[in-house]
Amino acid sequence: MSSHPQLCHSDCQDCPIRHRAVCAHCDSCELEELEEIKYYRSFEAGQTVIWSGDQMSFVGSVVSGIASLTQTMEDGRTQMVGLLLPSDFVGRPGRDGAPYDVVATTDLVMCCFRKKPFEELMARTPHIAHRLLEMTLDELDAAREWMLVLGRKTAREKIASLLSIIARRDASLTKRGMSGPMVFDLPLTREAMADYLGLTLETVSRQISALKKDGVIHLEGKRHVTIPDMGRLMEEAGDDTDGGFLV
Amino acid sequence: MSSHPQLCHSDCQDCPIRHRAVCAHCDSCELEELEEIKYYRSFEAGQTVIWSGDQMSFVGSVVSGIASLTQTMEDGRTQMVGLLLPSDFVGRPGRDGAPYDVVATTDLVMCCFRKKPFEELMARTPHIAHRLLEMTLDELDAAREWMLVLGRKTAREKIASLLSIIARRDASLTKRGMSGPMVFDLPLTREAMADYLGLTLETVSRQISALKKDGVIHLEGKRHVTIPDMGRLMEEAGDDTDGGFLV
DNA sequence: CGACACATTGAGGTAAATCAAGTTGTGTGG
DNA sequence: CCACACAACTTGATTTACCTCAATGTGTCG
Repeated sequence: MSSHPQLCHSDCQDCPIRHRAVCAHCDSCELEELEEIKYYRSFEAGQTVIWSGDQMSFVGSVVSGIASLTQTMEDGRTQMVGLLLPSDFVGRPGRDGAPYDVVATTDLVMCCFRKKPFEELMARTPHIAHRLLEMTLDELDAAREWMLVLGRKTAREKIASLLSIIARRDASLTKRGMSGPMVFDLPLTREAMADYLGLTLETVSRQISALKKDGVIHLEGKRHVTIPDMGRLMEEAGDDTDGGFLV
Repeated sequence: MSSHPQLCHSDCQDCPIRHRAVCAHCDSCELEELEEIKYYRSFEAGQTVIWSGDQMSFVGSVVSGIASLTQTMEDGRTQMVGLLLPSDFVGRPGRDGAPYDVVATTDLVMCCFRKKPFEELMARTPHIAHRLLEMTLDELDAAREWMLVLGRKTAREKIASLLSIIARRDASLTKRGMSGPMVFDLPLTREAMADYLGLTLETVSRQISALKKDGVIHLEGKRHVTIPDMGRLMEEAGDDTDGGFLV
């Protein structure tokens, strides 16, 4: 609280998301061009980064922290439609309005580019355009996988699916493998999980308690999760235990 | 049934999806290159175009008819994750395996390209790559809008949402406007609608009957729909009646 | 005509929502 | 240091929207 996260990743070469973000395929020359137009922004947990319907003046990558994309109906029902983790891209080159709210779920640092210069750079830098297409296709896959979760899975399966996704993304970020027990902190409140899963927060709470009682997960406090057996969790999620890929 | 749909749209210039498909931004020179590697394929209603997990040897555009993307769990629960209408693109340049089944929902004609040559052409034709990114972003928006439908809407709202989407896409294809009553044929069985909406077919049937009883829609036979008041339908869908854009 | 795929309608059961207390934990101010 | 407020969470009782199971209806095609 005392000080903002430091805004001093001045050098792209050392950037923690260098090899996964939109700049992944850039050579050092292209990186220099990006370096010139980039700037960092921090957001505190709970802050709205972009309002649905607003003009988007910038695009950028999540460097650290988590952001969520949410849609809200007039009567207040809300659905989270995306979870943005470090290296994920925010914004839509070529589009003006933002189609959903972007909210900082935890404290957040983003590497931003003003939209116009970025679009121009993209137009003459196939490496960037290509990487962006790749990332967009990945997001589309993730969204469609989520449609199966929302449309057809039970509450228990939904929770197990969410835990397994978070566990896997966490493992791939921290580079601990997927063998042995997995340990991580839930970055979401029960309510945020409910918004992601199309449930109520009470149902989320009940199902987490049930998974805990059945030994599928362990909890210390409300957020610290241990998964003794990842295969078991994936069974609970209704996913193919076999063709399990590690992202 | 007697004869397959004709496979003779030999000239891209006259193609009905020329201005909306992946080739939309191409100049006549680029079009000629595409023309050389393209070929048409027809599928009968019910046929599977691509099996989930299979190698994809081609990509292509829907020329006429409707295809659907579906995901299936081991126990048979299925969720439709995309509805492909004329001009929509099938396939993922740069990826090998297909992530979901592609099924011809009606008789279907596709304009195909072998994957390799298309990828090579794309690499040196920014117009194509750019258009594909545009289209992928649109699909991502559609998928996310659908997540709200699946996660938070009631059965009645889901049906209304589906009808309103089909009505709008139909209007934009046939170029009839959105003023006055809208008339179209449902291209989906009750079961397919259920798979799209995360419902059972019985619930779909009941809600359609209810919307009919309440005068929101008219039905002739089981498939021919008239929507006397589009605004009313969109209210039923829980959508903003105001900021209504016409696709 | 009968067979078949598609659709409707009804009766009853159930998973999850809703409504309603509590509990836990953390930071604030007296 | 304790009392208090507050947000996050848990747990219980009740309701309800949707599912499941089952019977019946409608249209098309050989």
